[in-house]
Amino acid sequence: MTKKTSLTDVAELAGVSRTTVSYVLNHVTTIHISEKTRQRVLDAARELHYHPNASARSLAQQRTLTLGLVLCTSHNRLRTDAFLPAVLYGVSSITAPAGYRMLVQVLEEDATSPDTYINLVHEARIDGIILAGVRSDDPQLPKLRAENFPVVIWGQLPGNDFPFVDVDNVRAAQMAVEHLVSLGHQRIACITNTSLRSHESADRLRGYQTALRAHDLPLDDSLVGYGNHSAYSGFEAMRSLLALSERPSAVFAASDVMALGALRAARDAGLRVPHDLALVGFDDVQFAEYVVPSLTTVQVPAQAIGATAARMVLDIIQTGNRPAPILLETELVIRESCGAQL
Amino acid sequence: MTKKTSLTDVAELAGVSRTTVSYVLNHVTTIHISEKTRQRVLDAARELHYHPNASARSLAQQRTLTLGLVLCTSHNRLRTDAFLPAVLYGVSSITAPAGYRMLVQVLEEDATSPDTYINLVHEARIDGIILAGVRSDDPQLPKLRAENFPVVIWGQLPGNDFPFVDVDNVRAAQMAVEHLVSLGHQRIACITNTSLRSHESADRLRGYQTALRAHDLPLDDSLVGYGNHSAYSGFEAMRSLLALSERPSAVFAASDVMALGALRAARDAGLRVPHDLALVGFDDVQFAEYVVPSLTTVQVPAQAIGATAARMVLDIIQTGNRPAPILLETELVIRESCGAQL
DNA sequence: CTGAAAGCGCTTACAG
DNA sequence: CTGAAAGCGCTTACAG
Repeated sequence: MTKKTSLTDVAELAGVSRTTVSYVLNHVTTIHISEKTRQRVLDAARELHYHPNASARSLAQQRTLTLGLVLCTSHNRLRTDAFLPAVLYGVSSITAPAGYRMLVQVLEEDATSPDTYINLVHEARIDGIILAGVRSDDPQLPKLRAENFPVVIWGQLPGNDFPFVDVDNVRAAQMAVEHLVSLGHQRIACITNTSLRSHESADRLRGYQTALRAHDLPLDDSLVGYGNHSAYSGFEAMRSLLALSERPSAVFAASDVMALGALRAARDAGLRVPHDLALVGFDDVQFAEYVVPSLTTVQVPAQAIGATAARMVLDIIQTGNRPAPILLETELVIRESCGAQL
Repeated sequence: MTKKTSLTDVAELAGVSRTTVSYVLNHVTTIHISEKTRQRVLDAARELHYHPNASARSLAQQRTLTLGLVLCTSHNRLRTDAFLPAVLYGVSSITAPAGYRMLVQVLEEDATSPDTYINLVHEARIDGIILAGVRSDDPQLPKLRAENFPVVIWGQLPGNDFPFVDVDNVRAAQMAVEHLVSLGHQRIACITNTSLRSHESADRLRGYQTALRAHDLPLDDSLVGYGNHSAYSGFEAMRSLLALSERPSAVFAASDVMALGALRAARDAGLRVPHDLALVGFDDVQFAEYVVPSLTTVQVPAQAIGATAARMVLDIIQTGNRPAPILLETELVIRESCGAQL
């Protein structure tokens, strides 16, 4: 690799001091520089294809113009996470125009490695961080708080006061289940996750229970199946539910991916959805609209989650204020699998 | 934020010079340091929670321990890219243990912004780069080559000699189509992409044509539909194919996502897959196994693509040698949609 | 085996 | 309006 050109080279070519070059290239407005000098500097920089060294700049300015995006997840989940790309895009759509780079770190759920995200902070690699799927008992969290580092969490963490962005999982799940109730179902099952990941799964389960209670329907533990986010786990959970002596007439799955597996299981059991069994999912990932029958599901604004989280960290970085948490709206998308269109 | 502790603080507490601290913490082996001194330094570092500043280190060492992952894609495609998370995981699974960070940059296909990936290089933010989906006429490519910067491309780019990792799209598509031929189909359609993105789409189309030719089947332009990676485009393409006076008896879709849309269109037209129409996809994304009928498809090793690309760049960085291109194996996964199991 | 010193490439008060 | 100089926090020949 050829030697990079530096500020000094530009200064020499333009016949000015390095200070002046720095001022010109950084558009410093507190100081007036003659138009002629300015042009000389710009021309020299262009001629030499000058690009300031990011490390040197970060060191001097004490900021990196880089944001960390930390994904706490199991690799099995990550590999098939239909939700992630949209979130990634959302983050990127905000950071890029703002001049920030995005450092992505994958953190396996069971990782015991000491080299986790807190090092990004301690090594001053990033100016702010977005945490997805952290558990509330993560030992690094208190440190972040103690250092008053700009952080936004995707998901809700009871017991601490970090700014977060999320959807109201309880309420969304409740509405999905109430939709099934409104269609006349009395025996409604739920397939949710056992994941320790944030409180998403627990909240969706709670929403399900709240809906039943609100309509004086009995809560029956045997009607709750547990999965692990995979389609296969949805498949298995559905099989168990269908094996019950008194099987449910409707099922609320806490993710579309599990609903997909559940759909398969219903078909394999010879049941027609929605005629013999109603099904509602959660997330509204792409395939939900196209599978047969198309999935009635709760639409979660993935891109907006990413964009909002990014906006919030940038806000903290720039103003120093902690923004209020944001709950984004969800919407129940009625399609074929619930039977409302029959 | 409290002031970070620096090398100097550690040196003072341990009662040694900064040089010694640096040697100890970097495990420099060319120089022997007394065990006693070593311990004093390590203790001091631990006591002060010392973490070396990444920018300072990068500046001094002239390397960042960071890899760039550049995704050239349309945002519509990115948002629903079921393939990406596995690739991301693949990259991360190699870089993380090697001590490298991953900087992800999304590059919209139609972006005219000057601030594209070449700046990552010029600003010395990264030590190597993985490019996904670059077009061979990308104007930044020659610069990368001229600067002899470590780069690996995911996908093949005729007309330049960068190291790359890919699958043999022509061959894989050919085998998929030959499978349909072997089932007795004579009138086989193809749904592919118009994307300018690398040569993936063109290659899959070529594989389709090669298969037909190899079996003396006529090539019929009206049997080729073009999509844009979205499920909806697959849906539309299939509708057009079904509207032909002489409709195909089998369809090869160049991606599972488009196959999903195609499946829907077939159902809406009252056709049963595979009884009335055989269908084969490409990619083997998660839902392929669960939709009804499950998709016969070409399995592409997404995680291995990411991991291999990462290994290749690290190799270039560490040895300076340009590795040979790597073509990963694909496999035709026979499921229900092709009718082989009837 | 250890330390003083130069250097990495920038920014930014401060003096003029 | 411009420049000499200190500083950001490391690494690394070099001298002892």
